[in-house]
Amino acid sequence: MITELKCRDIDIWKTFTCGQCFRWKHRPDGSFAGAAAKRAARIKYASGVIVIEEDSVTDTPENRKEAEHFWAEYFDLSRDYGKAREWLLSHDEKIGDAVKAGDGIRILRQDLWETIVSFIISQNNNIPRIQGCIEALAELCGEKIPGSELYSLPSPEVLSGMTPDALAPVRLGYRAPYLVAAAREYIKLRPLLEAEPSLQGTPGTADISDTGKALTAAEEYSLLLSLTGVGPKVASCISLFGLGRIESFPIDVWVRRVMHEVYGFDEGDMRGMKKYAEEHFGQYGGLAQQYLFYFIRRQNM
DNA sequence: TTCCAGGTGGCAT
DNA sequence: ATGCCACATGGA
Repeated sequence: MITELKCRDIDIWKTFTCGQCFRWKHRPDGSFAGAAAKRAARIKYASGVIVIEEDSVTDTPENRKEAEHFWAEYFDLSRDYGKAREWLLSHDEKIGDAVKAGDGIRILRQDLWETIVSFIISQNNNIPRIQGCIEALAELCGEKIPGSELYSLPSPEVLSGMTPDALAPVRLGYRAPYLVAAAREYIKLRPLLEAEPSLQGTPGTADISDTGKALTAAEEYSLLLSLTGVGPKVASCISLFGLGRIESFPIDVWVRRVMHEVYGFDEGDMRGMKKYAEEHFGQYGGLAQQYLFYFIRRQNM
C-alpha cells in the first residue's frame, strides 16, 4: 500500500540521519527503507509529499486510514515547525546557525518501548554500532514483518523472558542485562506510561482528561529513571522521542561540545546547560537540542 | 596500544 | 545530593 502525506516542511535525509532513530537506511535513489513499530516501509519525499510504501499492508479502507494516522503521528505532522523555529530564533541569540543547518528536521514520534530499547543500547556507544545492535536484536528475537525482510524489535514480554547470555549474538556488551531487567520493569510501568497526554482526543485512544491519571512530564521522567540502564540522558531521549515531550533537552557528549563551542559553557557544567536550555529553548528544548546535535555532529564528520 | 562512542550502576563521600 | 570508576564492544 502507498500512503501519501502532504508536508512542506521536512527534510527526510536530515530527519532520518540526525541520530534520533536508528532503523532507517539510506538507499541510492534517495529513499529510506526501514521499520517503525511493527511496520516496514520505503519512504521518499518529493514536491511536498511524503510517500510511504508498505509491502506488508494491503490496500483496504481501514488499513489506509490506520496507515495515514500512524505515519502522520510518526512524522509529527500536526506541529508547526516554522512557528517553532521562529520561536527559538526570537528567544536565543546564538542558535541561528544550528537552526539553519537543521532546517527540515522533524522530531519523530516513535514507539515508546522501541525508544527505550534503542536508547539503552545507545549509552556509551556510537551510532553505527547502535544501528547494528538494534538490527541484530530484531533479527535474533523480533517478529518477522510479513511481506518484508525486516523484523520488528522484540516486545518487553519476549525480552523479559530471555537471559543476557541468550542475547550474546547481538554484542550488546554490558547493556544486555540492562535490557532484560528494563523489559521486566517496563511491563509493570506500562499501564502508567501508556496514558499519553499528547494523544488525548486521538481516535482509538482512551481520553484520560477526566480520570486524573495523566502523568506530568516530570512524573514520566522519574518513572523512566527507575528503569535499569536508564539515567538522566536516556530518560530525556525517551521523553523526547518516545513520549512526544518536545521540551525535553537530553545532554550527551555532543551537546556538551556544542554548548561549549557556541555558548561558552564548561563541558562539565551540565547544570548550567540545563538551566540555559530551560530559559532560552523552553517549550522547544528538544527541537533545539536536535538542531544543535545535528549542527555539531555534521561539523565533525 | 590507546582513545572514543547520543552513560549508567555501584559505591564512597 | 555529588564524585569517581568500571563496564563490553569495535572502529579509528
